[in-house]
Amino acid sequence: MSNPDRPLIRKAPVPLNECGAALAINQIPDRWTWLILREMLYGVSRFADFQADIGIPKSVLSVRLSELVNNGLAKKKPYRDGSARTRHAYVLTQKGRDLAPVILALMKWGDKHIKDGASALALTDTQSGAPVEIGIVQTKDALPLSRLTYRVKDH
Amino acid sequence: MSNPDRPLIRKAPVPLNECGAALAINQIPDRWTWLILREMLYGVSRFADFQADIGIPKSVLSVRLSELVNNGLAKKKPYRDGSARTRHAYVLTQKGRDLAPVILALMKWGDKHIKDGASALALTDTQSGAPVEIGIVQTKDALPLSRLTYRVKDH
DNA sequence: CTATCTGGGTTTGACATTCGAACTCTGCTC
DNA sequence: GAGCAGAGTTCGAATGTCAAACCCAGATAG
Repeated sequence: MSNPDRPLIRKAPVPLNECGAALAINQIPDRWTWLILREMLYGVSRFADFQADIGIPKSVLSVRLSELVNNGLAKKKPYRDGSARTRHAYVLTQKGRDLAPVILALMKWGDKHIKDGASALALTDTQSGAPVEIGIVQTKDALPLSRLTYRVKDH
Repeated sequence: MSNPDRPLIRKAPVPLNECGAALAINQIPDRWTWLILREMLYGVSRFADFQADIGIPKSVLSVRLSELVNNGLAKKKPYRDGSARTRHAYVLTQKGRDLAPVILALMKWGDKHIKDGASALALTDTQSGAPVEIGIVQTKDALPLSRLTYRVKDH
């Protein structure tokens, strides 16, 4: 898959409806959905906060959030802020949280190819403090997601 | 990032224009672009083959391929098939090939959450033959992309 | 009890994009 | 030089996106 001198292939070896990647792509079809997931992984959860951070039109945000809930990536969770009335936050389900490696892989790629190597986050092993990254790994060496800690590098 | 009991956050700690993930998302803005990249990672490279595999309208495919070339993810490569006239294949650049981990992470997610654990590909270490996966890994344990081999599981 | 405010949407209508079908262009073969 | 095939381009209809205007419910002020 990473060989530059690939043989000529005329047809993907796995059709769309049997490919986990293609099926995944159907649940995150557009840019806004990706950006909302990025926000949610950081812990942002409120309608107005999504709007402020990513500049999405309200009408589109409303639809995208419903899709995320319908697809089981996020769920609505009531909250009340001080004495205000009850409102709803949108938080990731386990299914949604499991997308973290995808976002991390995107981040690694963007840091390398668009930001010229300047990463905005430092990732470490929660247990040992050792630096970690997303990558190809022998199955025996893989760490669970819960071992991941991130810290924002100060500018 | 994977902690379910996240504190309330009102604003992402990294703004869009400094976030590798957000910048990456801008270069792969829609579903078709993702599906084309999946094809290319498998080694599919011709206009008509993309069309046949993913069902994209020609007009959209034409634009998407130009975008991929403009963004440096793919390049046009002349070829001739038998005695036919010279045509162009679209093959990934190194920048494009480096998206393999993202697609693999999506595939892993889709296999787990949509296909109930049934993966269509077996991934192994090219050198040792040991099973590999995409995942969180201590930096010292990460394998280069070139160590990845995949085999399609027969149905 | 009425008026107002505010977060979280829904509606609206102009504008942009996507779709699929039809068309074009180019270089080969017959 | 007529026909053909792959790789696009062009065209209107359908769909989606945008920003602004509007709505709604419940808390609080008067």
